[in-house]
Amino acid sequence: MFDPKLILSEKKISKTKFRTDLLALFYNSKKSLSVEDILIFFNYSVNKATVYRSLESFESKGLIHKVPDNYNHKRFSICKEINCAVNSYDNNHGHFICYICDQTFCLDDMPIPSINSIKGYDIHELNLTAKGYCESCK
Amino acid sequence: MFDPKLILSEKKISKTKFRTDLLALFYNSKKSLSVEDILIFFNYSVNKATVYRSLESFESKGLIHKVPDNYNHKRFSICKEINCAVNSYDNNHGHFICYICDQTFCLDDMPIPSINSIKGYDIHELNLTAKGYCESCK
DNA sequence: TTTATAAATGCAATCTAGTTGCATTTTTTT
DNA sequence: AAAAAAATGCAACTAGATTGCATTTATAAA
Repeated sequence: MFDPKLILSEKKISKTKFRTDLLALFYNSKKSLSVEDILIFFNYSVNKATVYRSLESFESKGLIHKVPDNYNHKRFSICKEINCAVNSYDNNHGHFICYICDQTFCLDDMPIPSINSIKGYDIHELNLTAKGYCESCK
Repeated sequence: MFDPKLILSEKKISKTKFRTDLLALFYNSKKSLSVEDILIFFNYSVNKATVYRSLESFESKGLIHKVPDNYNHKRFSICKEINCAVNSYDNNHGHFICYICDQTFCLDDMPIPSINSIKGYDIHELNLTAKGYCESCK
């Protein structure tokens, strides 16, 4: 199992109640989380600035990674790998966005083609986003 | 060659001076365009609300399509195909974003894998975004 | 061409996601 | 236990994007 406090320690992030609970929420969620999702989960008992700063901290330490979103809003998922690439939009795996519920899911085993260059562009990252109907919505 | 006025007629979009010029700008641009790009091109002689509404109109008629953007801002490219999928984020081809100049380019011939479903997800669209260094910046 | 109908525009107000400064509180380090 | 560092709450602010409405321009009908 995972231990949020241990992980925060390893990443040198202060173990406040909120950050511990937030990391646990990410670990227990099968879906990605938006700032609004998080505020709702905590019943707006935490300030949105705190949420943004916590997410920024988690992301910069490789605990979570940004995922694409239908509304161009910030949205994150827990990193399954040891370390997510810092500041990369998504991380070596595909993402799936549902037409109906707008949730973003990580496709950890989505095959990403390996292409180094095309038409003179020097490719360093390759991200794949699928859209359609998720299991609950189809 | 292309005729902006003819295309606007076919799509039943009013042929105002601005919309005609805007469509021509899209056809002549190798890069995608943000609202700011457009305002700068027209020297801020057009209102931003007009720009947003024109883009919305062009997009809904399949003339342009949204492309991914490093800053999560609205950004569009001309559709090379007859019709873009209405309201789809991007359209059956890959996109390339440059680390340096932040421009988004369409990769019309980027091979997109054909996958219909994975892990129970019903996939209807598959979009690919590459990042790295473009020809001018590398 | 003239009229009437519909669509596009400009402007200002508004919305909202996200950011920042600062005082206070909490956590970590010594 | 004290000092230093990091996190939090609050309010103000920023900027991209949207909306209402009066006016102008374009399209369709007579």
